[in-house]
Amino acid sequence: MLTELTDRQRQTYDAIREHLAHHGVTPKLAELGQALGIQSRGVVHRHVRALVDAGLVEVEPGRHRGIRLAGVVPMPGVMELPLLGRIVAGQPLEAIPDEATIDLGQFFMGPGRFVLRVQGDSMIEAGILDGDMVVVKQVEHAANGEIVVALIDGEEATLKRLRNNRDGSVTLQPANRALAPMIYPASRVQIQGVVVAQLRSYR
Amino acid sequence: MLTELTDRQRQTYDAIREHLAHHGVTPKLAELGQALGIQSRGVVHRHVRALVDAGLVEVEPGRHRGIRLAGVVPMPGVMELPLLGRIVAGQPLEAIPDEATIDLGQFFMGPGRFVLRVQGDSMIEAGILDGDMVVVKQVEHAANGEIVVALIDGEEATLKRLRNNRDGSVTLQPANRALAPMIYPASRVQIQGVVVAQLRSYR
DNA sequence: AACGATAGAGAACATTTGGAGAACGTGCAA
DNA sequence: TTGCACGTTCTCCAAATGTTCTCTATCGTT
Repeated sequence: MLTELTDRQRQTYDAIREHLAHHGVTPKLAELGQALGIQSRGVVHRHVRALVDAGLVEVEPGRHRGIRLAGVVPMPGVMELPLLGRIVAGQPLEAIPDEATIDLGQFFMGPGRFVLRVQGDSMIEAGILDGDMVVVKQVEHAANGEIVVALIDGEEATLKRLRNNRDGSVTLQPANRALAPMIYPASRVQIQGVVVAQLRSYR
Repeated sequence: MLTELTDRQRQTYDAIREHLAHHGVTPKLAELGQALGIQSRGVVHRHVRALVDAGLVEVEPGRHRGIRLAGVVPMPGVMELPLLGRIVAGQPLEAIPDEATIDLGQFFMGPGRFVLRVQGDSMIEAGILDGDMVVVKQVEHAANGEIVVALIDGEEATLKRLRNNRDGSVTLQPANRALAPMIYPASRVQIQGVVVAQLRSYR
């Protein structure tokens, strides 16, 4: 899939992801052009269109900043592991007959998702440790209690639990008793995405 | 097959594969020439054509970077998600340029592995919560400090951190201050596997 | 010495790829 | 609401690239 892209199209794809990593939002065409050294928005648009055709990116037509990362659609059946059962403290393994395998593809993959490596202990009581990966789905609004990636003042990105207060302010609450919740006016907080999954590898 | 090639053709074939391994894409003729010490694109093209006749390589005519390795099915990252960066509390997102995607396959898949759904809070301080999945690799012996699935008296299966004591006994230590460690003679404890990964789905 | 096989340089050409910029309509913020 | 910014489409152009040629050189064999 990546192999049928031209050099410039591949660079465009990388630049979109890099911009998303740095600024928290996908770039506009002029910004993409600046990153790539291209003056013409038309040229950038042609490259983005090629990425859409390749299925790597989605675009909301006409919208400003309308580029979205597309998830690679997994082939069903390829990423399955046997699901043996439920382990209970003090109980033998319990077989689960109806749910014989778990499809990791359905577990994690989807459009507009990306992975972040977590650094720090601010969510440790929610079971998200230093070094864990979180799968984030790009959304602009999240519900109370969801764990979100939030951009504060367009600069600082944090991973916190979200609470929308009645007075219009927003509380970003760490899952760590040593850290205090942060309260901001809604205008200063921009939701970048919600955590849909978490994964950890033991070496 | 390879025996019918001349020295230079064999070197060309190796250079193509090396470029693919190193850069992720097949080389253009000029790049191939540089790797081989050849000035003329025409000469490189002749060598590539010989590889096509030998069935080792395929070419999309006219396309830039049109060389494809024959027999290599381009199944690029069926299970890959973009790995955007590292998120730090209070810091902007930090890009990870060299590690652009995470392959969930390599993360989880492997021989002798299966998945268990965890019930209970006995490992909560190790970031393994009630309802999480753990990927377990079947082994019979584990090292100190590893999280293992252990069978006690052939009946009760538990998920605990392992410690082999000097007197031959085995300590199964929960990651939960409310629960006490359990000490058994080694004869009563059978290791079924070690936890190699953990994953959790929100919603 | 003659010959064929292998290999390289470079010219010439067609096509692909990439870019600039104008023009237009619309989303979006002041 | 209005003005601007932005996405979109278009034409024209230049450079890069693949492709095909011819000419030359080296080496081993007959």
